[in-house]
Amino acid sequence: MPVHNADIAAKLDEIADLLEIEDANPFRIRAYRNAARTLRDLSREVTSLLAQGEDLTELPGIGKDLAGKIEDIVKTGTTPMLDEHRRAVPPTLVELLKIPGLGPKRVKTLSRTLGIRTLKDLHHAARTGRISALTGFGEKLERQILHELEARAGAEGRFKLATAAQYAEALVAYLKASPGVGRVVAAGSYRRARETIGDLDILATARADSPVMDRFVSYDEVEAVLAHGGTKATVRLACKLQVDLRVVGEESYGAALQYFTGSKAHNIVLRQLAQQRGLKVNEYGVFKEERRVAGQTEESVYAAVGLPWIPPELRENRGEFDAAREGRLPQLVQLGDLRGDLHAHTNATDGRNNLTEMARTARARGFEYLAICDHSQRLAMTHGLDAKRLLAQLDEIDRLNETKPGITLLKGIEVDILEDGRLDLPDGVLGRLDLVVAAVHSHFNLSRERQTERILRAMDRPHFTILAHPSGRLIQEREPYDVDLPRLIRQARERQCFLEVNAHPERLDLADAYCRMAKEEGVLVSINSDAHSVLDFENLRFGVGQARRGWLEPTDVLNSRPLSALRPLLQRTM
DNA sequence: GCCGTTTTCGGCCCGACTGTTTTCAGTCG
Repeated sequence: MPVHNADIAAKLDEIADLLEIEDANPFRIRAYRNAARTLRDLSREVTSLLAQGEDLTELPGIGKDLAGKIEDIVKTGTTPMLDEHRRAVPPTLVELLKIPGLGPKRVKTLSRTLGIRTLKDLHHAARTGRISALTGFGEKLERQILHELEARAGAEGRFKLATAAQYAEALVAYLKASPGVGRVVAAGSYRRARETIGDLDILATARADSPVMDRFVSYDEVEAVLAHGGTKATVRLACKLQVDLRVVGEESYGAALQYFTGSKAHNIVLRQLAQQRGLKVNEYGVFKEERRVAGQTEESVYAAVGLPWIPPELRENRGEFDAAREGRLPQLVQLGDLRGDLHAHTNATDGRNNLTEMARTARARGFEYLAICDHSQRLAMTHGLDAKRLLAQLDEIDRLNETKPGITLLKGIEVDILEDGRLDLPDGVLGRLDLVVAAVHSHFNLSRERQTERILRAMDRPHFTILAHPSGRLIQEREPYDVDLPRLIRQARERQCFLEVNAHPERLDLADAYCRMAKEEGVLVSINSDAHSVLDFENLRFGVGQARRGWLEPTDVLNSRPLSALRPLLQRTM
């Protein structure tokens, strides 16, 4: 049974949860949480680090003790300390912590006084009014618990970035129309472009007499008002997205934006840096004693601790502070850097629009080129192209290009990688294309070895250009298939081929950590829309967000190159 | 439990809101 980093991280988080219920030293608890996070963000598997005899204490936040426990977990799936705490505390209590309003103290009280162990126990106790009868609990909390448990049945915990964007943009526009309001911006993980959003943090500047708070809680999509103070309010929208609004004065805008953008781990380090300079950072500004020394802009906040402004997508405490200090922050790729798109479909297969419509829309975006990459024959349900239909499409592309449509259409295919690593069309046909985008669409459940071998073999084919959606995951719907991505990345470097960041909101595949790894290995990444209609080019911004989270600069991105520079790179693979 | 050019002990980010507290604990982000 392979133990992945996420499995180890889950165990460490469980220890932290149990320690919380036991009222342990909060800093000790934080140490477990930090270590869990370090492992989740690691681009290499701990098991392979250990196999190579590397020292885990080199990792940030992992000392001798935690290194030992991690080794235990790798070897046995658990560690004696976890087992001990599971005996001391009913492990099902950990579930209760996830109910808003219930923290370790209340969970402990519920367990001690009412014998509540599980969510089911909790539901029963809430329904029969036994919770509100306890001191320290009230009727309101009991109702909140009941509602949460009942809403939970169908609700998703997190929202995909693109889904959250729809709610966020509408709400921001609505708030901007309030009298006395200055700026309104969505901060939090949304601004950091995380692939999923737990809740939405909106920041506004406003005059003291502005009705923006009241306007917020009376937004017509608000289903429940969870908190409503003078500077902070929390609501739940009908779609179940929780939204916080914080209002600060204009002079605090930068400090508040910095603060509410996070991440938490990033902000902790920033405050430590401030402390070392005798400064205090909070959401109202940077203070020396009682005197505010910065805070109107984010730049001023970072400048106060001697750093340049750090882009939100990097604020995860994954090395951005060192990079900032040493003047080597990346100049991150922007949407406007993309010169074309190397993966789009037409109605020849499962797309909605024809070649001309796709070309026209891409040109209107200012693209210099667009690669038409319809599915291959094996994907029968998409009416995938066989050799004959593909060759017919190539003629059509030639004809369209001859009309000087203001954009160059490149000839491509999204060819299936078959179970044995062969491609779904013969080399003779693939050789006539400008590029070959290859993808796994079947046999997701192969063993890690077989899946990796399968893709490596496909990459060895002479015309292989880009590995599409390399992990195959669908966010919140399908786990990635089990594959050794670091090995694929190294192979791409050897083979001088490329990996895709698929910008489709359900994919965002490669994930950020692997984008960064590709960059470190010198493998170029192509940010592709995988458009199935003219509307889908809009998704490219989410792909760019993911690439930025992976520290990618324009030079790291294949399709930031003009056509003249792109062609030789494509030909290398053909 | 981690960490260190103020180092091996003593710190570790900080404030708002809620409910039930009659002066503040618990939770959250």
